[in-house]
Amino acid sequence: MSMARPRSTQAHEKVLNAALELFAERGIETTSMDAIAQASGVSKATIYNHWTDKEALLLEAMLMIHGLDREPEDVDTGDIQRDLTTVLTRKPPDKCDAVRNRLTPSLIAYSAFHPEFGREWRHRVTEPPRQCIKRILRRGISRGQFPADLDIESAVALLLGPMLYAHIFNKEDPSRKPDLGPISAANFWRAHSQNRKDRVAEQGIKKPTPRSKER
Amino acid sequence: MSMARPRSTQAHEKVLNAALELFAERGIETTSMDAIAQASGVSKATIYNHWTDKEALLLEAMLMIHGLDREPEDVDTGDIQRDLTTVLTRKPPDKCDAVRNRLTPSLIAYSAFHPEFGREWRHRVTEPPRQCIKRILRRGISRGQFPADLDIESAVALLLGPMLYAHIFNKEDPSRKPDLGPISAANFWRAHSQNRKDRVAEQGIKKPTPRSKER
DNA sequence: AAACTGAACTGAACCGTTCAGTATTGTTTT
DNA sequence: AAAACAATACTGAACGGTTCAGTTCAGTTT
Repeated sequence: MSMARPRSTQAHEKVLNAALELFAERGIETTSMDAIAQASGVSKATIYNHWTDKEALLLEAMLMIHGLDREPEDVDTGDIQRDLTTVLTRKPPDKCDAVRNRLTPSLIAYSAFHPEFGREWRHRVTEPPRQCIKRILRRGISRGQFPADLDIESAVALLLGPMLYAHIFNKEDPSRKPDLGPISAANFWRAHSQNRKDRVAEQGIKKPTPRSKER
Repeated sequence: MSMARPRSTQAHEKVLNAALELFAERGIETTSMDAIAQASGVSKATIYNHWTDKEALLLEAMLMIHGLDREPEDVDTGDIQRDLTTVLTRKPPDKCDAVRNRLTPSLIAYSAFHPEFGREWRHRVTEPPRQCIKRILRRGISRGQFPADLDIESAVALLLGPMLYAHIFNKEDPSRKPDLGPISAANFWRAHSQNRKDRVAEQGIKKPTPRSKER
C-alpha cells in the first residue's frame, strides 16, 4: 500500500535530459538505450523500470521539452499584424530552443515512419501554435482585414513554412540566418491585408474585392 | 586489361530501384543491405562489388532519382510572375515524384547527422532549383518589379518554405492538400511586386526604391 | 577472366530481461 | 526518540536473441 521508496525524480530527469541531448546530437534511431544509460549515469535496469520502451522514453522526452514553455497561448492586442508577428517571433527559452531545433530533423523522419508517434507529435506539439495562428487569422477575416475566402490552412503553411525551410536548409550556412518570423509575417500581411487607407470600413461583411485568386 | 565480363547494368539498376523504394518506404537507417539484396534479386556480394558502402549506394540512388528530370533549368518568358509560378509548380514525372516525396523526411534527418552527405544533398539536389528561383528574382529586381533591397535568400525561403511545410505536415491530412506552388508564388508576388497598379494603393511600408542596383 | 550467386561467417551493436547485491525510504516496534 | 523492519528503488553486470554492415568463398555464368 505504502510505497517504501519513491522513484527518484532526480534519476528520471537525468535520463530525460541525457536522452534529449543524445537524440538531438546523434538522432533518435541511432541512439541506443545503453548510450542513454551511460550518459545519464542511471543504470539501464532503472530506465526500463521507469519506461516500458525506448519509444515511451522518447515520447515523454518530447512532451517534456515542448511543454516547458507553456506561455499564454493566445494573443489579442487588437492589432492583427502585430499579433501575427508576435506569435511567429515567439521563442522558447534559449536552452530548450537549441535542443528543440536540433531535434526537429529526427522528429520529422521518425514521425514519417511511425505514424502513431507522428500523430502524437503533431497533435501535442505542432498543433497548438497552428491553432493560435488560425484564431488570429479568423479574427482578421471577421474584422474584414483579410478576404473572407482566405484559405486558412494554406495561410498557415505560408506563414510557418519559411521558418521551417530556413531551419532545415540554412543550418550550415551562417551567412544567411535572418529571423524569418517577422519577415514571413510581413510578407503575408502585405499580400493579404485589405486594410488600405481608402477603405476603412470595419464592419466585416463587405463586397469581396475581386481577387483573381483563380478558381 | 580489358574486362572479360562487364558489370551487369541490369543488376546495377535493379539495386538502385529497390534501394530507393525501400529507403522511401521504411527510412534509410532502418533499411538493411540484406533487405535491398532480397528486394532487388541481386546478391549482396554483388552489391558490395558495385558499391563500397551503404552510403555510396544511397548517394548514387539519390543522385539518380534527382537527376532523371534534367529539364531546361531556366525559364524566361518575360513575365516574371508567370516564371515564378512555373518554377514552383514544376514537377518531376509522377513515378519519381512519389518516391522523392516519401524520401524527403529521411534525407532531412540523414543529412542532419551526416554533414558530408548533407552538403552533397543540398549542393546537388536542392541548390539547382534555388538558383533558378534566384535568377528569376534578380531579373525581377533589375527590371524594377521587385524592390532593390529585396533579400534574395529570405525570398527563396518565403517561396519554397510553404511547400516543404505542407509536404511534411499535411501528409496525413487529406482534407487540405491544395497545391501550394501557385499559392506561394501569388502570395509572394502580391507582397513584393512594385509596378502593378492593383498594388499601388497599398500603404507605403516600402519606400519607393531607387533604381536597380547590381549585386 | 571477370562478374555473378548463394550461403556462410565475423564482429559488433542493439533491445530488453534478469538477478544478486546495495541503498534509500516509510512504518512499526521498542 | 532510537532501533528494527519491510518494501521498494537502484546498481552493475551479464545474457539471450536479434539485427546489421561488410567479408569470404566455392561454384556458376557470361
